[in-house]
Parts: sequence; C-alpha cells; structure tokens
Amino acid sequence: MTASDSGELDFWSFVELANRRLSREYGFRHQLATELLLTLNRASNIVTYDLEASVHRPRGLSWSGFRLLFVTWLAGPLEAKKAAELTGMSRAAVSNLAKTLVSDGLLSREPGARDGRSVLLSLTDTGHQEMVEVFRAHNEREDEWAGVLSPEEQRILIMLLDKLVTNRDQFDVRGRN
Amino acid sequence: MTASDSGELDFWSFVELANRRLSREYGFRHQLATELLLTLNRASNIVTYDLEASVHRPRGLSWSGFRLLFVTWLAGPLEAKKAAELTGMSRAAVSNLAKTLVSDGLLSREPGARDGRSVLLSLTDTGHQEMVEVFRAHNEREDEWAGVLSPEEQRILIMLLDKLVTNRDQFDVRGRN
DNA sequence: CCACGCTAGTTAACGCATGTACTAGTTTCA
DNA sequence: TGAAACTAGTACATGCGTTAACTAGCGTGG
Repeated sequence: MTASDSGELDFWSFVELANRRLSREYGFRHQLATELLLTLNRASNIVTYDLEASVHRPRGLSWSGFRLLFVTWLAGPLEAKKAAELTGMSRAAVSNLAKTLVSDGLLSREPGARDGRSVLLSLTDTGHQEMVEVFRAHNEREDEWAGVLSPEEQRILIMLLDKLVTNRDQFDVRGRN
Repeated sequence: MTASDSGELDFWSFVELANRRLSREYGFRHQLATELLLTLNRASNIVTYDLEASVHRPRGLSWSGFRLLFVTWLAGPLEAKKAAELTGMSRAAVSNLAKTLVSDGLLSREPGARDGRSVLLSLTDTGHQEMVEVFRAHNEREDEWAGVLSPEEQRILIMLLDKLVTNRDQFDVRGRN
C-alpha cells in the first residue's frame, strides 16, 4: 500500500500515482520524462523560494533584482541586452527592473559609447557594497542546500543539468524574444 | 583564452568568470554550490518556458493553469489546500486560478462534504478531454527534452534532484505559507 | 547617400502570484 | 458546552513579468 492509496498524498506519491494512471489508463509512454521535468521544476522552485524568502526579501531585494545585480556585479558594466541573456529575463523585464534599482541607488545606467541605442548597466558604490554583503548570506545558504550532496554528486548534477539544456539544438526550443 | 576574456559572454563563460572573481577577488568559498544552483535555476526556467510557449500558451493555458489541471486530473477531486501543496503554489494562487479555470469551463468547484470550509476541485468533462489532449503534446515535448539524456542519466538526475530537496529538514527551509 | 530593414531599449496593458487581512467552519479542552 | 485557537478559502492591494507596439539609432545595398 502506497501513500497515494491511503489518502496521504505528498509530492512523491503523487508522481507515482500519476505515472500509474498515465500509463495504465491513458497509455502515455514517456513516464520517465514527466517524472524528470516535474522533479526539476519542483526542486528549482523550492530552492529559489527559500533563497528569496530567507536572504533577499528581508533585505528588500526581489529574486530577479538580485540576479540582475549579480551579473552586473561580476560581469562588469553590461549592456541591458547582455544582462537579459545572462539572467534569462526578457529585455523589457531588465528595463523595468533597472528603473527601480536605479531609483534605489544600487544601479547606474549610462548611454553606451559605441552604440547610441544601448545602455550600460553598472553598480553604484552602494550597490557594490550591498552585493558583497548580500552575497555573503546568499552563498552560505547555497552551501547549506548543496551540502546535502557530496562534491562528486554536485558535479554530476551540474553536468547532467548542463547536458539537458545544451543539447537542445536538436529541436527548436522556444526561448524568450 | 576563454570566451569571457574575449568579450563573447554566454552563460557558461559567465559562470566561469563569476567563480574566478568570487574566489580570487572576494574570497567566497562555496563556488560549487553557486554553480549548482545557478545551473539548476537556469535549466528549470529554460525547459518550463519552452513547454509553456510551445504547448500551453497556444492552447490558452498558462503554465500554472496546466499544473493545477494536471494534479486535479490525476489525483482526482482534490481539496484546494492539497492542490496548492502538490503544485507548489500558495493557497491564494490556487483560489485565483480556480476562479478563471471555472469560468473557462474546465474546472468545477463544489463544497467539501466532510469539512464545510473546504472546496473540492475536479475537472469538468470538457476539462478532462482538454487535459488528455493537451498532455499528449506536453508529453511528446517532455520526451524531446529528456531524450538527450539516457534513461540511466535521467534516473540519476531525478535521484540527485530528489536528494537535494528531501534532505532539507537538516536546516529550516522557507516554504510557502 | 539615403531608404529600408534590423536592433536596443522603453512603455503600456494585461495576467498572474504574492502577502495580508478577513470570514467562516472546525477542533480542543477546561 | 462554549470560548479560544486553529484552519480553509477568498478578496484586495501590490509587485513583477510578459507580449506588443513604439522610438530611435545603426548599417547595408541599391
């Protein structure tokens, strides 16, 4: 008797139940794929939510705000376009977000020298200090999460996740913009 | 010379650059954890975005709408609370979403028998047909994604992702509501 | 050399998720 | 039994991300 039979349904017994019904009642064939993507999605959401709630929100940053500041911090002054690519956001999202981060005094926006259309994003001094500070907490928390896996397992996981998304030229993926 | 040195910055050369700067310039120690969570987040976002854009949006469903219908479909009539747990959404999100899905004629909402406060969600006939239909496309797409990994690799990936999130009782994680 | 097409960024309208505060039903236990 | 604590669901205000339409600068080829 499984948890799903007893009425105590958690994520894993749901996955089990879903697999069973999808294959037996409906004849769908790619159970493992479903299980993989369900698990991937869930893991990412749980970790992200925890980091946002425990590290960033208390300091007044949204998850996206942090990501934008993070890439700007480490990849130097960046064109907005590039920042969008690196963070995986749309250009519009970067534009909106930059507006609020500029008014918070964390980010600075100046016209690009070579291309008159472009905008260069960089951290203000305050923004830089803030990132060093915030990342300290962020990195400790990351380590707590990753720490349940051995370094070996972490490397394998990174490798597999990477393989999952980089071999995607084999079919045409819908990406942003 | 790496891509990041040459100015052609993509996700991977950014991660490399970030690792270098975080450890050499700032002395942060948990590089692998950062890399893991960055990769996890990115993989999940890419796959999710693709599924939503290629399968669900064209049929008028949002990603969350699909997830709610999916658990309702397979886990039978469900209390809203349970649906929130299984999908990882907040109770408020389920409530909002249910409202629109009900008015789309896909979902039905009736008062729970045993508990007067609760609401039971189930699919309408239309909703059921729709899910069988939509999931066909969804599952094919999932298979295209998962297909770049061998079944063995997929199982390892699932196992590692699971381990990452289930051993989290060791520290107090911030979850939804 | 200039018109057309392309690209960077912004804006506006919209959808959706969140937290908070509230209503109402349930459970506990003195 | 009845008051207090708790729980399920919802309404509301807010914030953020999306797409689509627009502005403005770039660059190419007739």
